[in-house]
Amino acid sequence: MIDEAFDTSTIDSYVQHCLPFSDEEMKIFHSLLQYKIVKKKSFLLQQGEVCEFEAFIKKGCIKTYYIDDKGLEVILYFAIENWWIGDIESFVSQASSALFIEALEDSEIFYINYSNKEKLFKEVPKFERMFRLMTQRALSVIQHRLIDTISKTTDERYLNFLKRYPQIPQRVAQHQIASYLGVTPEFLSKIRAKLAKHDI
Amino acid sequence: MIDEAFDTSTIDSYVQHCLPFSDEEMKIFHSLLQYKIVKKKSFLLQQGEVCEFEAFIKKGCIKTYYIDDKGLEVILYFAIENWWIGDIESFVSQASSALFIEALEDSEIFYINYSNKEKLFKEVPKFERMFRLMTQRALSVIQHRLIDTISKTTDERYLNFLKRYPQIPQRVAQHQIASYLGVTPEFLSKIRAKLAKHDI
DNA sequence: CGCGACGTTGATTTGCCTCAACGATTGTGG
DNA sequence: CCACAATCGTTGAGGCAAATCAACGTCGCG
Repeated sequence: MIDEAFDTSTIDSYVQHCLPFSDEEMKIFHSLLQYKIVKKKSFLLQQGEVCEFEAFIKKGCIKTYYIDDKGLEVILYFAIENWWIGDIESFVSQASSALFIEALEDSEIFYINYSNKEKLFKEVPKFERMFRLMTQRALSVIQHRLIDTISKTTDERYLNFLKRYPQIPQRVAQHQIASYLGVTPEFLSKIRAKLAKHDI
Repeated sequence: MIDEAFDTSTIDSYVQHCLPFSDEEMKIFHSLLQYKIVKKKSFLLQQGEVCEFEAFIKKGCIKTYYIDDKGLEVILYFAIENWWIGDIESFVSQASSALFIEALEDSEIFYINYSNKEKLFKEVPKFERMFRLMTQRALSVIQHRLIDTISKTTDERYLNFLKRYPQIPQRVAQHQIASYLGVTPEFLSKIRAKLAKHDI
């Protein structure tokens, strides 16, 4: 579905870095991919919808969040170039999602829908392996995150966040980072003031 | 590696429920599995070791935990019959683990090591799919857990835990559940007292 | 039997939230 | 392109959730 004109170099190098594929196999992959431009503040997914895609960010910045019992936005993930996004829970069960996925900048994505993903696995089984490896990596990352959330102080989590994702703070507002860390914007501000007093 | 004498019915029905396999395929699977009896309080994995297995619990109860900065045990998972355990992060990267995996009861497990898992994928690629599906499910579960940990009160998380895993509290000590919930044993005790006052 | 592990309860402290107010920055409609 | 509104980050006062520390009764086990 991808026109020859599209530049697939970012996703190609991502995929090839996971697992080597032949030109023929990549051609099949491309034929099952779709491309979309997503304007800032527009949604890839809204609560209640079924997540029909797994998307790779070619360009831009996108957040995944939910609305908690008090009506507050809680950010689960930021994603930028070369990250995959989607709600796997909704995607695999084809049930309605609890999440919102919204562009923070004008973005460009490649995405694959459920039936095309299955087609891909049927035609090139090696992709089953690639997605297994990707899912494993995602699981490792989120397990780490859970451990940090349970055991680390907010100070530590904030500093870890800065170290691990140095590009993000340059691109998203501070209160969004607070939301990601699970604290109020006021509290993050106070932490920053404290850290600044003691030299970053 | 599994002797004919071993009863593989539990793991067989787990696997078949994920994805249908032929007798021939199951035979290959069995040949790459190993079996072990794990005494209460003995370790399947200790911090600093490389996790060489993914294990299916045939019988028993096992906990996965880490030791936090203050030297306290924090339980990440309980696992009982028909659950898989291991430290994927360590397993896939073959790097040393931060986790302990320890039997809470005398247990019996089937396990597969790294090279046998690769052999399995090579001989029966369909297992690649099964493990992808398993990993996806694990990812969904832990994402849900992260959301709860961030957004729910301890009361709610405790009640959710009781509802979702009613067998666990009968088998593990209360302070271990407190550890799993990320609170002190004293605090969980106070929550229970409060809930009891207002009729469970 | 006696010791250690467990669960409970109370007093105090601390981390983080809530609410409120205030400049600074951003963005938008006229 | 300006003016005004909205959003954002900061700061302070007060409150609540959960940790810490300590003491005590109970139970299981060597």
